[in-house]
Amino acid sequence: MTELLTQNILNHITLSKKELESFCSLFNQKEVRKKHFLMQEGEICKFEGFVTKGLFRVYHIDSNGFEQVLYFAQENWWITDIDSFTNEKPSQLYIQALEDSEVLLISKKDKEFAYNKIPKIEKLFRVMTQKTHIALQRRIIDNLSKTADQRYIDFIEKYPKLFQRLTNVQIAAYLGISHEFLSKIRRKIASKK
Amino acid sequence: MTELLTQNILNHITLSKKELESFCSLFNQKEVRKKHFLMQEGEICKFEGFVTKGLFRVYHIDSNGFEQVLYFAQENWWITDIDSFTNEKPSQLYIQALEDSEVLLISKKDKEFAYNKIPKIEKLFRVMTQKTHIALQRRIIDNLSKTADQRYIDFIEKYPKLFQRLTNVQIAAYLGISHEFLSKIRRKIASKK
DNA sequence: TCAAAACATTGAACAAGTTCAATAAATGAA
DNA sequence: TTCATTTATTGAACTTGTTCAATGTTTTGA
Repeated sequence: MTELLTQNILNHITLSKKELESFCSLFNQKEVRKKHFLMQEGEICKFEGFVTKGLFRVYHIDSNGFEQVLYFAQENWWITDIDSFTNEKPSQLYIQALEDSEVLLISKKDKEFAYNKIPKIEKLFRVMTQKTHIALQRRIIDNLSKTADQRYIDFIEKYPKLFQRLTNVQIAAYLGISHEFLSKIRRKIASKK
Repeated sequence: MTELLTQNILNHITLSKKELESFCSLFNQKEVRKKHFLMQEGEICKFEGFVTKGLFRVYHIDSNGFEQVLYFAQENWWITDIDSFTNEKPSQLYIQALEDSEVLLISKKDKEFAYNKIPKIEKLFRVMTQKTHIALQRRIIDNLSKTADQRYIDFIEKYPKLFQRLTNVQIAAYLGISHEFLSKIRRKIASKK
């Protein structure tokens, strides 16, 4: 059950078998059925999660009622609202399962406990946050400099598997364009081949 | 000389006077004259910096020769290319002084040294990275959901002082629009008042 | 102090992306 | 299977933002 998780951890840092077991035992498994929510706007995010099965979208609804996807999380991805979780304030995000899914959740208290008991865990999360940080910077630059066509092509190349599990509505909400326009982009690309 | 720095640190964590001095002594001051570069594309970022005077812009030049500003860093801000610094790979960014400036620089080795000698420093950087992370997420959502007019108004409200030190070309490169269009936005806003 | 360079504004033509409404295709639950 | 719902496509009119070229203004450095 925590196989994927241990593998993921060992990709970032080295831990003894004991430390691994100790850390993994702090997680609780949760099933989330398709279309159900792991979290909704206004709630305080009580967990940091690791997806072991399925697919989630993390999104925001703006004042005009439009949805923007911050990121998708499939198997082997971490998922949380870092702002709400860290600062214990109401979230502005929704986390919804796009397929029947399973996550391993760790509470803030248990995470703090792990930081103290296994100092290398602090490094784990620092390294992970840095990686996300780099990806976010990359995305800002891409959003500023690239046209929607190019961002769509990049998305397919970067996440070919994920792409196949998503509808155009979801992809458009990630790229920041209307799904109608995405449809026109798809036609243009198809006609070029 | 390290007054601003110690103040900044104590905003995040608590350190003894000795620890503070020990940590601060790892920094070297550097002057950067207006228009000069602290780092250029292709270099490996060897430092993490803290601005004590002046103003920098951190930007990228895309394949069409357009510049996108990732962020500005004025007094009391940290500055680095986290990707290049962390992974010791060539940077894709330029860091340029927009005014005569001064920074305190710490090398990777000395930062690692500090992590080991003063474990709370690890927390300092984790907390700072998290804050930046949250700001980046916010910016992505804003870029996806808001019109250029609104992003400009938000920018002025959020950074009223910084705004006055920047040219329209720089602000436009941050907002992701042409400076001509920014000029038209300014006219529109002015006429409404 | 003065010429050059950088900065800001404007208009006109154009390109990128949205909105709305209509229709077709795919999916899913009973 | 079937019918309702969700998803995808398309066109036309519209809005947002770009590009380019011209002009005026401010800053700067020799």
